[in-house]
Amino acid sequence: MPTRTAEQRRQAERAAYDAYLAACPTRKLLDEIAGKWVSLVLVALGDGPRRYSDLSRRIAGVSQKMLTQTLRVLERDGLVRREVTPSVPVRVDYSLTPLGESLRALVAGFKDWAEANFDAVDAARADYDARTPDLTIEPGGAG
Amino acid sequence: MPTRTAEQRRQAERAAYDAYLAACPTRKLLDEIAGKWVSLVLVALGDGPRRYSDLSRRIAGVSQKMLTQTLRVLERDGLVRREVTPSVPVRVDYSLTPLGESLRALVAGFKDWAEANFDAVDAARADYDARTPDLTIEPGGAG
DNA sequence: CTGGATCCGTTGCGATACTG
DNA sequence: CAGTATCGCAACGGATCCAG
Repeated sequence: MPTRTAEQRRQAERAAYDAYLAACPTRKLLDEIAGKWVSLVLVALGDGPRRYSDLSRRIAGVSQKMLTQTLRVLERDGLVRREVTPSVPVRVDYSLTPLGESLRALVAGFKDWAEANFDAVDAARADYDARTPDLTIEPGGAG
Repeated sequence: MPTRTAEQRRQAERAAYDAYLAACPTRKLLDEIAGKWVSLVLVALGDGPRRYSDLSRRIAGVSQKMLTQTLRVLERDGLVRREVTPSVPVRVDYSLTPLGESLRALVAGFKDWAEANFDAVDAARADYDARTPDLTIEPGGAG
């Protein structure tokens, strides 16, 4: 058997592909905004600068851990600016950078698409679910 | 214990927010394309109809499970059309619906953004990492 | 060729406790 | 007020086996 099996070949391909993905900007960014809170933080900052506790209230369902973690990632990527005011109670303001604002606009565009096509997607789902409840019933009498 | 603690209030808010998110089209769609392979399948089908094994080769690193699962979700949402040809070896072709094509275009737009701003993000990351106090790396061979 | 079922590791995310 | 550190759960994703 001089040739590798399909499974073995796939594994090799996966390894190479994995390395390829590591250098893919689109994938990296997609992985990043894929998080549950990234887009929410982005839109929450759309109004303007917000304090940490402000964001916590705006997004409401977020835990401190996730809010901080999300903000850290966004800050590291230059999407969000973190401004510390060394008051007695420490005050920290977060705001979108121009880069972050452009991404927010993109997310908004996505939101626009989702809302515009929600009906169609919903209808498709209902249709799909109706056609595959058990894979047994034949609508209209097929055959 | 007269008033609820901040933690308790947050939990109540989270419950309400969770219900709110369940009805949010943007979140649902975002959760959906957030998957590792959704966008890849979308772009892989951009060329035109593809067979299952074709997609498997095009995307290369994907497992059968994830490819099938991704295609199922996309089909259910009316983004992908599944066409079965009952040959002796069963043949299945997948293609984008107009709805799926519009989403593909949106993903392509995102890809465009990612590539256009990759340098800026990368620079921001390098800057952030350079300013990080305690990283494992010690510049200048200090230590 | 297509893809369903199952086992298993990894990771995201939430809850909690603690610090400055 | 604004975080940091740790534990635990559940979902995501991959490998493998099995079936039509």
